[in-house]
Amino acid sequence: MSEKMSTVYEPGTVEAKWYQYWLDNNYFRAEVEKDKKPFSIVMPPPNVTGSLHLGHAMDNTLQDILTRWRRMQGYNTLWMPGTDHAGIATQAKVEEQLAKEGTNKYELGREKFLERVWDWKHQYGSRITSQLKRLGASCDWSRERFTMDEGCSEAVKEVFIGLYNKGLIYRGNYIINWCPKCQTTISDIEVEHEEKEGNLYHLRYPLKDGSGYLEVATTRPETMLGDTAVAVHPSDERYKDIIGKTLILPLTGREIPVIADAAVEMEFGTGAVKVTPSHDPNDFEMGLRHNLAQVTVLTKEATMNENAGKYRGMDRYVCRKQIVQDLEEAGALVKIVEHVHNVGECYRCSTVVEPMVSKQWFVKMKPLAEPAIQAVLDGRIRFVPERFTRVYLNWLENIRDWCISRQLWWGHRIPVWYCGECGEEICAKDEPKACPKCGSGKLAQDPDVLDTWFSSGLWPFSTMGWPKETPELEHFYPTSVLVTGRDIIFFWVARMIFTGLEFMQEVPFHEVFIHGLILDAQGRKMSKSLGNGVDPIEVIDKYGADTLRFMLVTGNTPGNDLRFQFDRLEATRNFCNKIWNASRFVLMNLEDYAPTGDSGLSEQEALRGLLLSPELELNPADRWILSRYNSLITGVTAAMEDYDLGEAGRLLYEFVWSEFCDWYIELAKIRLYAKDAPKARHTAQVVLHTVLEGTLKLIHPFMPFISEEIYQHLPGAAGTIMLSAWPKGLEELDNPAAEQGMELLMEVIKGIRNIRAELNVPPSKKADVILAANSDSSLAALESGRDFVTHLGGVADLTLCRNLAEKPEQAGTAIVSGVEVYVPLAGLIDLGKEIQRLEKEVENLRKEIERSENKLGNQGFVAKAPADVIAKEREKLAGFAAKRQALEERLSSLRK
RNA sequence: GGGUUUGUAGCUCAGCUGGUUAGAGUACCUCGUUGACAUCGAGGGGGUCGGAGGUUCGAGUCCUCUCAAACCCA
Repeated sequence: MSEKMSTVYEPGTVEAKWYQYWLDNNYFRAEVEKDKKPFSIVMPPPNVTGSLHLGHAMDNTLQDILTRWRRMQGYNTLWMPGTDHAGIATQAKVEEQLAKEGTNKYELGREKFLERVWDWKHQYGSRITSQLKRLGASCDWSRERFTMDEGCSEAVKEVFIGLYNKGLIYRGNYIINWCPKCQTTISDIEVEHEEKEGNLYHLRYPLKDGSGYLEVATTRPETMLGDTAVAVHPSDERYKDIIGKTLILPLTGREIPVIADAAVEMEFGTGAVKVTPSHDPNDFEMGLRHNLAQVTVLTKEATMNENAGKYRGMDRYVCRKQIVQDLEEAGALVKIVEHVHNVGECYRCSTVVEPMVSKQWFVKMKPLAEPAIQAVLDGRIRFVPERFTRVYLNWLENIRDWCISRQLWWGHRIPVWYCGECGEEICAKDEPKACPKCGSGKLAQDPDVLDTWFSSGLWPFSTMGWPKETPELEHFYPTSVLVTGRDIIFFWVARMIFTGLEFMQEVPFHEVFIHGLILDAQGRKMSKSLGNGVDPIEVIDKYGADTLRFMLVTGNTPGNDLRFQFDRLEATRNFCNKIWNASRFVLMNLEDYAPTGDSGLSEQEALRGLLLSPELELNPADRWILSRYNSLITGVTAAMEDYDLGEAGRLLYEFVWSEFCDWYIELAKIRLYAKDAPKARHTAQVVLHTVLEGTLKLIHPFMPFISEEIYQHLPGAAGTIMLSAWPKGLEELDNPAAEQGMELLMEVIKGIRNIRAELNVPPSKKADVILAANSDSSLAALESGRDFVTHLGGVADLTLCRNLAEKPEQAGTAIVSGVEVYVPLAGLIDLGKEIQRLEKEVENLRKEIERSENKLGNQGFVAKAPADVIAKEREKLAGFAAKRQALEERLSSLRK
């Protein structure tokens, strides 16, 4: 099999195959198994309209890693997938389509329009889920949900009615955010604030009694037509005497009062502000406090309405210009000052949002926020990283009521009917036959639909069958962890928490794992308008899903943003290739090998057998790699438990490349290629096989495809790697002595290589080497690794000794960990160069010794530092000093 | 205005509870096609950790101030 493996890993040929294999075998399916510990995640539902972007790719990779890992650990694992109906976005897509056909939704009518949207959903709605499959997502597709499917819709109605009956949903005239382009309200958090250069217009409003003027400052002069007061701060000395007087509103002649309100910022502008309760949230509040009239001057298209007099029909910005001009002519314009201010824009279309008074549905937030705050404060829900707790709490502590009605057609229709006769408001699941109050049959349902987030807020339980009491709810709720981007804490996380607490009486998840955003190579957000987005599917086509996955979860720390760089992608691709080739090497050398022991052995028994079996003879390299492997298992598992997946990935990378490939495989070759030592060869095979197989399992959650592909080639492999048991390791494998011994050998080999390279000994030319150890234990270690040094150092004849009486004259020298390394190079060596090389090293040592001596000479250090730190420092110094002395002796003999 | 994050080799990032001769990848220089891999191997140069002050025997790692950038909230 292994010769058939290409020398380069080709993800394209294996990914589809294994994904289909997993699906065909139902490996992602999560049956409720009551006796097993559950692990569950609900996927943040992507928009049906959308296509996969890198943010999704990262988010879902993280979830998949956790899911695959826990599944391997034996948990009853559910990863619940689904999509979101995305009210505005989806409706906009279909409207676009209609526009192309030369028609629009009004011509079509509500019912026909909705049919079109469903058609659209059925046709294109599976794009994003099929893209997730390319990524390797191991969610239970048989349970896939949609926020508008029957069950979820049922849940939405249930929740609406529940909150309504508790008085937590109400309808009222309040200031809301209106998007003139989307033609709907949006909630406060759907407004994005953008700093823009604008003007501050200073206007002069005359006092009715003719005693003078009051100067007000505004950034939006056109709204003056809707002014119903001017406000000053009650303790503002400047305006003390004017409070209560009447002003004449320029251009209209309307009379408005001067009021005092503590919300006015005295330092801003002139300290006097015009109050437009219908078109500004703060003014609205102020209006309520002072019983001011509300004069709406804008239409839903953001043009001026009938209250704007002669400006009626003008666009808001055209009107602004005109008003300024008219005010100037009327002598009411004092000055225009350049001014940077925040402008609210619609998060969907970036149109400047218009605050307006409108009759809408709201969720009363205070009573719901309270338990949601409590759940986090008392630790029932934990944010990872912890700092996001404050973001969450801050928002909920200052929460305002949530406007949930949207003037759209696509979405969950508000389950409220109004009686055409008596005006009664009826909240019910299904259309009532008659008005319960007057008996009239003239009932009309509220035309609006609910905010999309209203339904996604129920996701953790609506997807599991709520309001029915299902085994899934019983077993998998609360879910284990929620994985999502930090940009969505308010929109989604907070809302799931309060609905979960309200309707399930329990938190929806125990942990919230927040990750950062993906930025482009220059550190900018990826956006359509910048055109700097990267399509994950193209990346997968080119580099493979495993590469993309691994790249997305390594190279940064939890919660921080990640710059997407093609350099890193290539580096990761090379890592895949490294895994591939290392495995290819192992497999090529395993062809005459059958795994020993019976397959019924537990991992621990097998590992113990490896240490004790009389058929094997472990050498220092084996003991070393097994010890390293064991700490790899511990390290990776611990990092995963901390959600530090980047660290886990880093450990794997390091181990595979720098330990297994760079050293162990090279060392194993000696025995594999030896003709006459079958036992040694077999031992190397067993260790290679054991370590490779275990490492592949550890890699699998990160790189599911390549690990499965290789696993299937392993001798004795049964079933799928994704259902194999997560390695636990064995304490007895830990072997500090072996690690120390190998470290010395590696140092020595590096020393030899260094001498050879610096003195230009070609790699093809073998050189003699003399090693002089300064201790018996070092000598023993060298002795046991004689072959290693010979093979990896390119050594012809190796001499080992305890103390070298006669130092070779013409030789390159190194001192590593007390071992003197000589590479005699009679005639070949450039003495001047060697002297230079050694002098440089002596100079380095001089600095180190100076530093160390200063430290140890410091009274405070010796008196206060812990004993082991001092001992370590002394040891270090002794090592440096010995090394320097040896090098200096060497130098003086060379200089002779 | 409040808050969070970031500032470590040319570039992208690690560096946990303070004690490492400050690490990795990438880029760069030198050498190399020995039977896993040139998407490779060996060797090398390169930073004093944004700035200032402080705590401490000892700070990249803690504190204060400061500069710069990004983001969130108001």
